[in-house]
Amino acid sequence: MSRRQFAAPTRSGDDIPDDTGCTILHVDMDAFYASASLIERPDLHGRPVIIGGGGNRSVVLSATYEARRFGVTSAMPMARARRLCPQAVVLEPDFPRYSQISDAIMATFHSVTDIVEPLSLDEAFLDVGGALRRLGPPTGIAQHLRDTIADEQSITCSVGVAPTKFVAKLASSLAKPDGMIVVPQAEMLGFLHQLPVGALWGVGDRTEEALVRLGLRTVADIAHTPVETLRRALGQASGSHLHDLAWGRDERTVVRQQREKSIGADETFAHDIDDPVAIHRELLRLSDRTAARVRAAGMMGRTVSIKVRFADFTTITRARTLRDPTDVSQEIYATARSLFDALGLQRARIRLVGVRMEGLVESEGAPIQGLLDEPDHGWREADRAVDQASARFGAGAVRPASLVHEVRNGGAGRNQRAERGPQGSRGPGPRAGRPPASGPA
DNA sequence: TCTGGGGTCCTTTTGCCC
DNA sequence: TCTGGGGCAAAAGGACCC
Repeated sequence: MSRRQFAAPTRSGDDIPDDTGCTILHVDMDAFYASASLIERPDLHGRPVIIGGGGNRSVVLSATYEARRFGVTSAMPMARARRLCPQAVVLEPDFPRYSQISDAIMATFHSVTDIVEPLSLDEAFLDVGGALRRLGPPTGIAQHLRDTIADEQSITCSVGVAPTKFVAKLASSLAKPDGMIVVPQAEMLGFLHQLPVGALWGVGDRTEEALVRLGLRTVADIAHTPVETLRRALGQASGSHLHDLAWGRDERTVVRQQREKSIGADETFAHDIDDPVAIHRELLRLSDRTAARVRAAGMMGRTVSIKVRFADFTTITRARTLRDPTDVSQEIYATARSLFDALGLQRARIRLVGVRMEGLVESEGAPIQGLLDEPDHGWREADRAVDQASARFGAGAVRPASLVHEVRNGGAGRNQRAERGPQGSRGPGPRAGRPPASGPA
């Protein structure tokens, strides 16, 4: 194995890091989507590869380190990435595959400790405090995880080992790729204070600008600034939080997976559109998709919110809280559409629309209210039939009539992403068991 | 250069009730 | 009857993360 170990800092005089009290691990896969895609394409190893959608408005999801050497970074527009690295091979993302690999990696984490907090498909915090007697010191556990994941998944990862979540996360990012950094308690401040402010978790472009305006460029600068000054510049919560982090104070514990607080879907059009009928159709599709995911999670939501992004990238949101929580596609769509219509837009050019359910509660025990226009065999039963058909024939096997019409006619200029994949791949069928007129009338 | 899609959290504003 | 203020929840916007 060529994986780097114990990259920094170490106890003086030997190569064994002092990991006393470093019970928090942050494990982060290296270029996860790209690495996962290359498992099926070993011929591309060592070459610049970019994972991203084919649409004219897509961005880079992930890139191999060979591509990153040309300046390609994630979230960069694909058009720019292709210009920077024209020889790169571009692959479409394969989310079901990434999910599978992620499940296997999370299972490896759980073989070490049951206190695992996933942050996304490819990274997690682990609290190994309870596993020390059984498995040895934290660095040994971290190395075991790195070896196991490399052997079983052929993907390398980087690990930060520290007394707090925040420092563990910083350490793993500095260890990339394929490395491990241990930050003992005694060396934490020295480690932190040399870093630029942008390294702090929660400091993005805007906050960094605000800090630089105050003349603060390093974490040490923040640490030595009165907390009141930070609060005035960044707000109460952010100011105090950053000051604490700069002194290594981070009381947050590793918490097991939590339930989502919101579920939603949005979509950027391939070209800006101003046709209200096309926008209603998109709201119907997104409401349908969101509702199906809410039901699949065994949840119901009380607040429906929509997002509209205009051609100039300004974005607005509108929300309405219902009397009772719902998971009914039709009710979510009706609310989303009424929120949109209330904007009173006069053919404004729109780039993106989204639908989101908030205020989620477990559907078990949630009050279920009949809808005003509910027929004998209601929307709820119809949704259940749609879910069953989707489970059997694939998502999108059953869809509202207005969307069937749209598929036959080749769509309304949406980004490519939604035109492919499981949706629509089995051909549009009639919406079985669905009450009539579910589309935008 | 021209900006995805999935989320979370924080701040400010607004409206309602007492 | 009108007004003001506190408390609260919802709405809206924005920053941030992967």
